[in-house]
Amino acid sequence: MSKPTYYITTPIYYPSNKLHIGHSYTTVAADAMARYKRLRGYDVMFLTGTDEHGQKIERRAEEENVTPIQFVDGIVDWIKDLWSTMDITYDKFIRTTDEEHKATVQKIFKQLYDKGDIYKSEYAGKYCTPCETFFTEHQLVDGKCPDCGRPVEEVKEESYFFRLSAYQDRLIKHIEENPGFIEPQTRQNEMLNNFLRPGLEDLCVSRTSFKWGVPVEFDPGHVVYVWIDALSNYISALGYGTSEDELYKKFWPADVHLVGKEIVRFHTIIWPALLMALELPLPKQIFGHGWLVIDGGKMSKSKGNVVDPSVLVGRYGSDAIRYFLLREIAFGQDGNFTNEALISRINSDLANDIGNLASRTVAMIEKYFDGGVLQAEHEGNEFDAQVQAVVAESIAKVEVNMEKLFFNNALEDIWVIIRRLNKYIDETMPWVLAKDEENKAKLAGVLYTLAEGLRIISIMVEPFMPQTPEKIWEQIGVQRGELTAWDTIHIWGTLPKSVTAKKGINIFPRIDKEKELAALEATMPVVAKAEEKKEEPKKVKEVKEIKEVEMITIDDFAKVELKIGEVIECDRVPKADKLLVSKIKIGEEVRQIVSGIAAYYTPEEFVGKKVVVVTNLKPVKLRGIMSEGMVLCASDDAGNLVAVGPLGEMVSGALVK
RNA sequence: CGCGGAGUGGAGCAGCUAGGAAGCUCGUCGGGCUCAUAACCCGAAGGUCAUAGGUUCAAAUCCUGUCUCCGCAACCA
Repeated sequence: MSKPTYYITTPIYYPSNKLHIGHSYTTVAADAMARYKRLRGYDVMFLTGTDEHGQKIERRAEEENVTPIQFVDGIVDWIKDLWSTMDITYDKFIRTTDEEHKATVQKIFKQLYDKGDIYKSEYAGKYCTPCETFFTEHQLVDGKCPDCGRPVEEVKEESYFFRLSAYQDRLIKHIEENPGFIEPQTRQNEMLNNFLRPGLEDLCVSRTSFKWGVPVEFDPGHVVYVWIDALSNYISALGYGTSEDELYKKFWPADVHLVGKEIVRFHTIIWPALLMALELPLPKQIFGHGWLVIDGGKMSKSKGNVVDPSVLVGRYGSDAIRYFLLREIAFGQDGNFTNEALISRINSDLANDIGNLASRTVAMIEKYFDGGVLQAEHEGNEFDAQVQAVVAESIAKVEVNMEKLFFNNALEDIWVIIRRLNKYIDETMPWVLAKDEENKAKLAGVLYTLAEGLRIISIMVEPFMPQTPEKIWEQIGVQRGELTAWDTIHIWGTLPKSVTAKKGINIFPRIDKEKELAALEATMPVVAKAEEKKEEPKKVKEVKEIKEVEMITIDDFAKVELKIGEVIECDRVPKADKLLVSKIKIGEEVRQIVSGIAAYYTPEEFVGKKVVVVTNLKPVKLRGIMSEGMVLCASDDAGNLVAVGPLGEMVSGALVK
C-alpha cells in the first residue's frame, strides 16, 4: 500500500540579490502546506530553488569582479541559510546551473525543435547604426529612426521561437474546462481577458546577447532564454528526461505551483503550452497569491522599503514570523506588512492567547497536584461538552480550509479553540475548586480538559509553527509519537489521564511594543523612512549622496545647453497618465516637449510658466509624440516635483549657464 | 472608452460565487477574576456596508452609472 503523493513548488528565485520578506511569504506558505500534507500521511515532494542565468546575473557578477557562478553561489548559500532559519523543509533545492537541469533543458529544447514547435527565425528588425539600437516596424517614424531621424538598416537577428500561438485555443479550453486550474478565480479572468482571448504571439526562447545560460546544443551561439530554462525546473528536478525519472513518474503532475501574482501569466500560459508541446500532463493548479505591500505600495528596491526576513527572524524567531505571514494576510490577496501589525499579532495572538493558555494550565497542574502529576479521579463538568464540540468543529474547518490553501482561515479556526479554553478556565474557576479537597476530582477533570486541548492545539499548529509544539509537549509531558499524530486530534481523550506538567520557559514572551518599534525603525529603512518624511528632511543623507556623485569639469557641463523657455501651449498626452506635451517658445524657436509631470501640473497651470529647458538633447518619441528637449524639474524622495525656472524676469531663449 | 483589484463601526479585515435581521481581530469604555506572560473572562458604545439609480416581498450581496485608491500594461529624456 503506497501513500498518496503531493507535489508542491515555489517559484525558483532569482539570486541577483538577497531575498526579501515576499519570497519568505511564498516559501513559508508552501512549507506549511508540505508539512500539513506530511502530517496527513502524504508522500510529499516540496521543491524550491533558484533561477540563476541571464544577463542581470552576468552583469552583477562583473560588477563584483567574480564569475557568475561564484556570484550566485554566494547568494544561494545565503538563501539556504535563510530557509534553514525559517524551518523550511524543502525536499529538493534545484539550481538552474545544476548539470542535470542543463542537460534536461537542452533535451527539451531539441525535442521541441525537432517537433517543429521551436523554429529558427529572424527578427525583421530595423537597426540604426549610429544609435546602436534595434527597432520594430511600428516604432519607426516615417520609416526612419525615432531617435535621430536617420534611415535605418534592415537587420536580421537570429532567434529561436516557440509556437505559443498554436496552443492558444487548447489553453483557453483547458482553463475553461478546469475551474480551479488557476486560483484565485480573479486571476483566471485576468489571464483570459488580457492575454489569451486577444491572442498570443510566438515567444522568443533564445538569446545571443549574453552568454550566461544554457547553450542551445545544436547552435552554440544561442543561449536558452528564461522561459524554458526556468519553467522546466519543475520537471527537471524530478529527473524528467533522464534514465532516473522515478520521481517524475511518481510526482508529476504537480498538485500546485505556488506563485506570486506577478508571474501567474508565465505559469498559466507559457508553462502549460510548453507541457502541451512536450505532450505531458499539466499541473493541477497554479495558485497566485498576493503581495505584501508596505504603506499601501509595492515593496521594491528603488523605494528602499524592502523588508529583510532574516532581521525579523533573528528578533522574534521563525515561528512568530511564519505565524504572522500566514495569519495576517488572506492568501491570494494583497496584505499590508507593518512592524506594528507584526508586534500586535505576536503579543495578542501568541503571547496572550496561546502562550498564556499554556502557561496558566501548566502552572495550575503543578500548583494543585503534587509533583505536577494529575493522578486523582477525573470528574467532568457542564462545560466539557461545549469545549469538545468547539474542538471538533474547528478541526473540521481547518481541514477544509487547508485544502483550499486558506491558511489565514485555518489559523483563525484554531484560535477559536484557544479562546474557548481560556474562557473555560474562567467558567470552571479551578482556583476555587482547589480550595476544597472534596473537589479534587472535578479539578482534575478541568485541568485534564485544558491539557488535552493544548495537545490538540499543538498538533494543529505544527504546519505553521514547527518549533512551538515541542515546547508545549515538554510542559505537558508528551513525547513526539503516538500522542502527536494528526489523526489523534479527532479522538478526544487520547492524552493519558495522568498528566505530568513541568513549567518551562514562556513559549511566546510579550514584547514591549514601543521599544521594539523604535529598535526596528533603527534597523530597517521601511518605517524609518516613512516617519522621517513627516519630520525634517534627512540632511546627512543628502550630503553623502553629493559626495558620491562623480565630479565633472566645466567643459563637461558646457556640453549641456540650457535655455529659458516659455510654455505657450500645453495638453495631456492621450492615453498616458503621466505625460504632458507642451509647446515651448525658446527665443524665436518653438519646440514640442513631452514631460512626465501630469501628476503635478495641469495643462492650464503650466501654460505661461517660464522654465529651464535642455535644448541640445537628442529628440525622442514618447508615447508616439516627438519630444525635442527636456524641462528641468526638481523632485524629492517623497515624490514631490516642481519645475525649475528663473527667479527674476528673463526673456525666453536666454542661455542658462 | 486597455486589464484587474479595492472602497463595510477609530484601525485592519471577513461576508458578495448560490440575495433573507451586519461579523471577526485590535483599540476605547464599564464590569469580573486572580491560575497565568500588566494577562484572561463578561458586557457596552460605535457602521445610511464609497456614491446615485435599478431589479426584488427582501440588496453589503445582483444590474447600470459616477467618484476615489492600488496594481498590471504603456510611460516618467
